[in-house]
Amino acid sequence: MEYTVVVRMNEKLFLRDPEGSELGRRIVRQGIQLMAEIGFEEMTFRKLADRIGTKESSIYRYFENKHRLLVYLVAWYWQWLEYQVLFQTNNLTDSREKLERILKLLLLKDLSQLHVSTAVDDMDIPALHSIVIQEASKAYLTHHVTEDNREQLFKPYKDLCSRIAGIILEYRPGYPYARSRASSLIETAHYQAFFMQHLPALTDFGVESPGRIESKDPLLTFLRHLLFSSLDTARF
Amino acid sequence: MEYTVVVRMNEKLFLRDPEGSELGRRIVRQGIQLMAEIGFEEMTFRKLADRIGTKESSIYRYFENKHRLLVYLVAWYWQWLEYQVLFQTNNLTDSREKLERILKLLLLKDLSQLHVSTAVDDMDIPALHSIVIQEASKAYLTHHVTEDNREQLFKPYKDLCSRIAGIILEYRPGYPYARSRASSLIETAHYQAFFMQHLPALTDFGVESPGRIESKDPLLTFLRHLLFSSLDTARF
DNA sequence: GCAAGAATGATAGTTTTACTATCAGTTAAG
DNA sequence: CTTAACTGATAGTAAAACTATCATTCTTGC
Repeated sequence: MEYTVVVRMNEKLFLRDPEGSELGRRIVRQGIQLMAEIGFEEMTFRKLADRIGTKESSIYRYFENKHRLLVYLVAWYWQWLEYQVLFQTNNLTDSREKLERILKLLLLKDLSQLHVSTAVDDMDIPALHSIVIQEASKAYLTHHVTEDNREQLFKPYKDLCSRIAGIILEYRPGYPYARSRASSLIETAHYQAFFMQHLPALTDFGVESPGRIESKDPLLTFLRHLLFSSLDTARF
Repeated sequence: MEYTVVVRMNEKLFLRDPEGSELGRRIVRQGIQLMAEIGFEEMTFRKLADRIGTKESSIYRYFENKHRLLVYLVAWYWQWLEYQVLFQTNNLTDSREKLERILKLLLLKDLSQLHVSTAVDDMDIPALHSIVIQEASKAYLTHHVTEDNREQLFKPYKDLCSRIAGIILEYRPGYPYARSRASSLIETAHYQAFFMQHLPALTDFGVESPGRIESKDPLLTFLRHLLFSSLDTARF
């Protein structure tokens, strides 16, 4: 039985499929660790090679450059997330409940409930999530977005948005901003998480610490409020 | 009569005040043009120096590095924008109208109504705006946010958020997410503008072209909807 | 008007990144 | 067991990201 449906990646995302060899898998796995640790700009293929015990040139055989590795990692995450959304909402009839699940998934809550693919590919999902929060926008905020887009590099993100937009329309048929609502939901979830951690003055929530009693997960509450207030508002 | 109140910048943002010399001003003005043209990652101090007709080393006397120049430009923009918000909402009594003005300012609508500081400092505001859309998040999405934040580099952004949050609270006293609402409003305005231009599949609006009749400025309409639906929703 | 000090220009250098090329050795597949 | 694919090892280039030095020019205070 195969569970690797998730990881069928677009060929344009790499030079040689990293999932097709031991070295490739280590590049991806250790790449995630290293990028999560020191950040995108501080990371170099040399450092990654040293960490893995290989050479720069070997990494270049898999990925054209560091930016493409980033694009690959976030694309992987979006595909994984879309799969989780699909899996976790499939059995639900209530579309509000579906949206609730999506909110939790965006914040990576209830990891225990997640589908096996995490374990199967042994990708470090929480590390990937923190990369997505800190670095994902650098994947598209470039001068060459248009060409990258033409190569379908952002398809997984678009697919995820489409799926969420579909569920939004299920909840509120005729809502005229389903796609924008979906993309802004995703983005808001991520940079509010970033602000909460690093620039709390830009939010109304302190850093989450286990000891804090008050509202548990105020970010989730905020996102829920934002989403449903816009969807439950007067008809269009 | 001095109108330069806006441009009193934090000393930590530069090594030598660029507004204090002709060369400094050219570094900033031409820096804006170059960064808007080729993007942050493609820009180098060498290219900027060549364009200005000076030397790399001279630019380094003003800014520690390229990232600090970006932070400076973005900070300048936030300060300018906060001033515009202050100026344009000062005479208004209706707080809803204030928020409407803020929405337009975020999208740089009605440039004609803007206050003189634009002309006085002859900064290319539309170019700066496009830099803010494409590059601003790179100012804080780094591994050294915390140190940069400690040096108050993001104070202008925080101040702008605070001001908007204040107006939100004026409109809806007791709203518990004023700061997050303000920061997410700003961010949403910018990346939806980016998506609209470069990744339209992530939005519900096509690229704006003068010939298009339909809903004029759907992004403004969307932002207005998002903002007021959240503020006009049931009490907290 | 001139001397002291600040800013700039010109030149040159270092280290690191980003990438390419080559070839020998090792592994895997038919 | 042979051929093709992959990896390792070494080497190299071009450009980026700085730093240093010193002569020159430009101010500004006296």
